[in-house]
Amino acid sequence: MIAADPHSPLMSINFREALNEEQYAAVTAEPGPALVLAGAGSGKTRTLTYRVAYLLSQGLNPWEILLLTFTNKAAKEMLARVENLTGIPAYKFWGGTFHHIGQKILRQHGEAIGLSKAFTIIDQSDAENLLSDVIRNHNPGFLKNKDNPKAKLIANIFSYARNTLTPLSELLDERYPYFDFISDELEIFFKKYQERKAKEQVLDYDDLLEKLLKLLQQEPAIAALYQERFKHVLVDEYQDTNRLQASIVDLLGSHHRIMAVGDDAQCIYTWRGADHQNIMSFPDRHPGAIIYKIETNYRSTPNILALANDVLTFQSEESGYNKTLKATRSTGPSPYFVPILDTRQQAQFILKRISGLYQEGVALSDIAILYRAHHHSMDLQMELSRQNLSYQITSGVRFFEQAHIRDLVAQLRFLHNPNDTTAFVRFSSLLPKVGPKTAEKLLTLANKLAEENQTTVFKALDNEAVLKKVPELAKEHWTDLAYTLQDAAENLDKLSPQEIVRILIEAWYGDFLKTLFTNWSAREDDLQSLLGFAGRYQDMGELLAQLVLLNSETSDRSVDMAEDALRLTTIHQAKGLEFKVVFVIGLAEKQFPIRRAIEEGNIDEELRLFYVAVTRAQDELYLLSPKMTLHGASPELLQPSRFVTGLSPESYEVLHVNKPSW
DNA sequence: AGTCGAGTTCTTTTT
DNA sequence: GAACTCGACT
Repeated sequence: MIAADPHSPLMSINFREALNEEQYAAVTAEPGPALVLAGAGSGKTRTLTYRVAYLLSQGLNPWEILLLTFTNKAAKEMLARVENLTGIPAYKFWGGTFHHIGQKILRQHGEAIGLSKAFTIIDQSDAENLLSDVIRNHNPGFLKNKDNPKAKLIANIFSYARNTLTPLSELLDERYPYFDFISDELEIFFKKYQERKAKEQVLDYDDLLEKLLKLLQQEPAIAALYQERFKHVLVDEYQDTNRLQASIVDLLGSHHRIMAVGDDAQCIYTWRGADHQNIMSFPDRHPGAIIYKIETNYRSTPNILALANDVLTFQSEESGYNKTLKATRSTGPSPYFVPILDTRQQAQFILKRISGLYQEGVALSDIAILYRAHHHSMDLQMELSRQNLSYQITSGVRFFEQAHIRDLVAQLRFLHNPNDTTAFVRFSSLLPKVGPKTAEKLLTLANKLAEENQTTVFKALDNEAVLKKVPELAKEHWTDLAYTLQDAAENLDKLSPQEIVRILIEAWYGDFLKTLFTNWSAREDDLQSLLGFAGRYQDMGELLAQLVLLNSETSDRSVDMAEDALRLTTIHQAKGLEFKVVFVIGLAEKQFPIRRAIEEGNIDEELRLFYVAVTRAQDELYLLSPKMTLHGASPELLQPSRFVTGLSPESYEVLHVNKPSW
C-alpha cells in the first residue's frame, strides 16, 4: 500500500494549502460523477494532478486510475507533474490519449473481436491513400471526374461519421445534400475501405476508438475487467471529446466514478466531431453528477481577462454553462489593437516590439506569436530568419511525417505485418519504374510463391519468377531490398526493434536515400534520431504504434530546446500553454475567422478559438490586423476581424503604426 | 498500362 | 512547398 508508507511524498502534501477553495472542492470530491468546469488559466492541470495525488493518498494504486487526455503533449505533461508531486513514476499510470489507450487495450484483447496480434496502425495520409486506391479499384474514373469529391474529403466525411456515431447515409443527407447523386457509391467505398483494412490487418486512427468501443460492448467479460481495474476515470479537455470517445468513457466508467474536466468555451475541435452535447448532457448521463466551477484565474492581468470575458459575451446563448473569469493579479498594460498595412509590416512591427521587450529583459521563450493557420506565419518566418532571431515553430512537417521517416517505418510495418500491402507499396514504389501497380503485382506473386514453397514472403521476393517481372532498371535495388528484408525478418524475434532499425538503415535504404534526396545528409541524421527513438521500445508492435500515434513530436533538428527562442504556433497547438507576451496575428476577416468558417456560418467555433488565443497571455496582448494581404501576385484588401470590432472599445487601446522606421 | 516529369494550384485545425 | 493534373514516354 502506497499511502501507508510514511515516507511517501504523498503524505506530506497539504491539499488545503496548495489549492484554492474551488480547486480543493474538486480535488477532494467524493467518488461519483463530477463535472469540473475549469476556465482558462484557472489551474486545471494543477487540479487534475492533485486529484490523482489525492486518490493515491486515499489508498488507490496508480494502475487503478485511468487518465485520458486529448493530446500526447497534455498526457506527457500531466504524468510528469504527477510524478513530480507524488514520486510515483509516470509509467505506472494508465494515462494517454484515447487513441493511445485504445491501442494498448486492443493489443491485449483485440483478438476477441477478430484483430490480428500483429495489426499495424496507419496515419491519416496513409488512410487517405488507401482510400484512393480502394476507390480507383472499384471505379477507376471516379476521382478523375471533377464533379466528384476528392479522396481526402471523402476520407474526412467517413471519419466524421465514425467519430460522431452517425450512419454515413444520415450524415450525407444532412450535411452533404449536394453529394446525393453519389451517396450510394460512397456507401460502397466505405464498405470496401473497411474490408480492405481488415484484409491488410491495419487500423486507422478511428479504428482505435471504434474497435475499442466494439470490444467493450461485445465482450462483457473483457469490459468488466477494465471497469473493475479502473476505479476512477479522469478525462481532460472533456469539451473536445466526440460521441465515440464519450461512449468509451461512459462504458469504461460505468461505475460513474468519472471526473470530466473541461471548459465549454474552449471547445475548438467540432470539425473533428467534438460534441458540445457531451459536456452539456454529462449530468443527465451520470445522475447525481456534481458540478465544480473553477473560475479564479492566476494567469492574466485583469485587463486581459476583461477582454476575454468580453469575447464570451457575444457567443450565441445556447452554449450553456455560464462563467466569468475572476482576476487575482494586479493591473497591467491594456491589450493593444494594432491595425497595420500588410503582412510584411505586421512582421516588422512584431520584430521591433520584440527587440524592445528583449531589452526590457523579457526572454524570447516568454513570447508567442499565434495564428489561425500555418501559412499566416510565412512572412514572419522570413523576417525572423533574415534578422537571425531564433524561433521554435510547432508546425509544418512533423518529424515522423517526413518522407524518409515514413519510408523506413513502412519497411518496419511490412516486416511486422506482411499483410500490410500499403506499407510494401510505399517503399517499393521508390524504385525506378516501379509504381503502385507494379509493386502490388510483384507482391501478390511473391505471396503466391511463398505459399507454394512453404516459405516466407520475404524469401520469395527474390525468387527468380518474381525477379523476371521486376523492371530492368530496378533489378539491382530490388535484390538489395529483398536481401535486407530477409535479413531483418530472420532477426525480427531475436533482436531488439532498435537493432532491426539499424539493419534497415545500414542496408538498402541507407544507400538508396542518397539517390533519392539531395539533402540526404540531414535526412541521415533524422534516421539516426529514429534509431535512438527505437531504443526506447522492446516490442516492435509497440514501437510502430508509438511512431504513428506520437507524430506530433516535432523534430528538434532546427532548434536546441534549451535555447531561448520565440514561439510560433497555431492557436490549436497553443491550447493549454501560457506566455508573458502574446501576439495574435492576421486578425482580419477571411483570415481569422477564416473564409471557410464564414461561408459555412461556423463562427462560434472561431470565436472560441479567439478566446483560447487571448487567454494565453499573461502580461501583454497584441492583436494585429493587416489591411492587406499579398496573396500571390494580386494584393487583397482585408477588413478588420469582427472579433476585434465586436469588442467594447474600452477593453483595448489602439496602437497606430504610421510607417516602419526603416 | 503504368511510370515519370513538368507545370499548376492551393494551403484549418490533430490523433 | 507539396499535392495534384496532365501529357509524353516506355
